[in-house]
Amino acid sequence: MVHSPLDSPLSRKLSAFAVLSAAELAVLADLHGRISVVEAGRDLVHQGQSRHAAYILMSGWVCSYKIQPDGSRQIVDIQISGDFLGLRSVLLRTSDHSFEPLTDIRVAEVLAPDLIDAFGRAPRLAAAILWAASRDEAMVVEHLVGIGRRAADVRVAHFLLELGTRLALVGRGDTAGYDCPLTQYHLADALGLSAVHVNRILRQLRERDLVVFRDGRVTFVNFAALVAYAGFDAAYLDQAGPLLA
Amino acid sequence: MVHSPLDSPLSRKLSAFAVLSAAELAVLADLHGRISVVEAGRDLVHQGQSRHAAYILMSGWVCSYKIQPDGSRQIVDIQISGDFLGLRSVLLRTSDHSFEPLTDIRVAEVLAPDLIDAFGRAPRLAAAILWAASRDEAMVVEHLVGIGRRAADVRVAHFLLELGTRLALVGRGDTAGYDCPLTQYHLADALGLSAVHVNRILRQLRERDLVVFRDGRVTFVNFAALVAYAGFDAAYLDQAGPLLA
DNA sequence: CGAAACGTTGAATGGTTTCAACAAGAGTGG
DNA sequence: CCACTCTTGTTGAAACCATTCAACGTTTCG
Repeated sequence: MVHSPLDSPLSRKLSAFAVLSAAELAVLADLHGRISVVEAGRDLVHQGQSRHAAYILMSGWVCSYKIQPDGSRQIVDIQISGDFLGLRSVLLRTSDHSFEPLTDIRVAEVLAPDLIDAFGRAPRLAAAILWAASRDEAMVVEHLVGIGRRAADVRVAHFLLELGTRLALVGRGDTAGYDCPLTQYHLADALGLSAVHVNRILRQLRERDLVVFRDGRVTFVNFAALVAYAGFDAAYLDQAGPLLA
Repeated sequence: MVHSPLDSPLSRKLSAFAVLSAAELAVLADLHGRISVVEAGRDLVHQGQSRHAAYILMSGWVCSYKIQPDGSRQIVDIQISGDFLGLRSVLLRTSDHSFEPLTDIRVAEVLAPDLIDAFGRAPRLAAAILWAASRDEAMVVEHLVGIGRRAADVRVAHFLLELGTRLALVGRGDTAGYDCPLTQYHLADALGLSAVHVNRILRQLRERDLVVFRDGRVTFVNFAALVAYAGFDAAYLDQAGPLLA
């Protein structure tokens, strides 16, 4: 899928918050710097690296993670088309985490000075970007709650539902299921569990006819029952129509 | 402690990022709306509430949390003087969490339209506020990593060190310790543990002559050893001097 | 064909929770 | 003033969830 700068996945996402004018869309297009293609597995940014541009993810899947001193890994978030990468660390002095492309990806670089400049030229665009950042943070918070207070089975179910809902928003999935390049190891690192235990829980969910996670595909066998099982409420994804006229 | 709008805890914090001009400080001062006083225990904002101003915390301690369907609670973050409350949810349609003052507090209301307006009038102030939001999110991420991948004892030690470091930045603590209104139940809800287990871990840390958590006071018995024990690296708090001249 | 990545399952271990009981201090009302 | 309650802290024992270790199957790929 190829997009003109005026119809990038990001501009479509921001339109869910505010209807942007042609001028604002132009500022947004200017923000898209050099385009890079990175293949799956090659790290995009390393923890502790000092130079940090942010990126806009044009296509593909990425996960952002932190490595612990003992070598264990915690995946903080999963990004899909139209999401920002590293927006948080543009203004901080240390990029506090790493990015791993889960598939081959295309990203547009965003330079910090350009971003600050764009804020001056298009304040409503700034608000829209802050909205997107807020939504991302709400997802991290929900993730935190999940790891802190949800039982492992509910946690896995909730995670698969959240991903599905996000993908549905960009036309990449529905209540039947979605294609998903994650491995059980990724799930484990994202959910604070061991890969072995994730495997057992997936079997449970499969045997209860709720979801099947297999061969790069998540299949919702009984969507409604899974939503009930996980206590999933998508409100925090804030996906209603535009808030600003 | 009483502050003029031009020397609020927040403006001091933002100065750590960018030296703000008199005009920018004036815009920031205008942002401080009606001041409220709330006593400890009375919830400030309830989960799911639709109207959401943000607040600037002028004095006191607050925790933000989410309640699960099963009644368990996850504390997402602790706020101290100069921190924003609910900045994230200003732009989202549902306030996704609640705030509980841990002490009597004073807050200044911030209205969403005023915030967007201020972005237009002072882009560098906008960048500074986004920096503060980024730093807050970095703390949530670190918190997520802690719950997902740190052993319970290291998690507790890390949390007490992070709080100490944040307080030291605003002159409320040092390597000897700090006053802390949290109960062991708060620690449990913040760290994804049971209160009973928190109690046992605090005993361990006390018996190893690392920290003492008692009577509203955290005392670092051996600060350096505790930092090593917790693997604590304050880089993510991004507390060096101003980045923007 | 061999290696590497991913998935699967069983058994033993251990970290955490839950349940239960009790102690100490603060605040309340009779 | 003194019982009474509520909150917070403390400790032990049993139960449970999740991890670790270990082994093996499958597929992909060079």
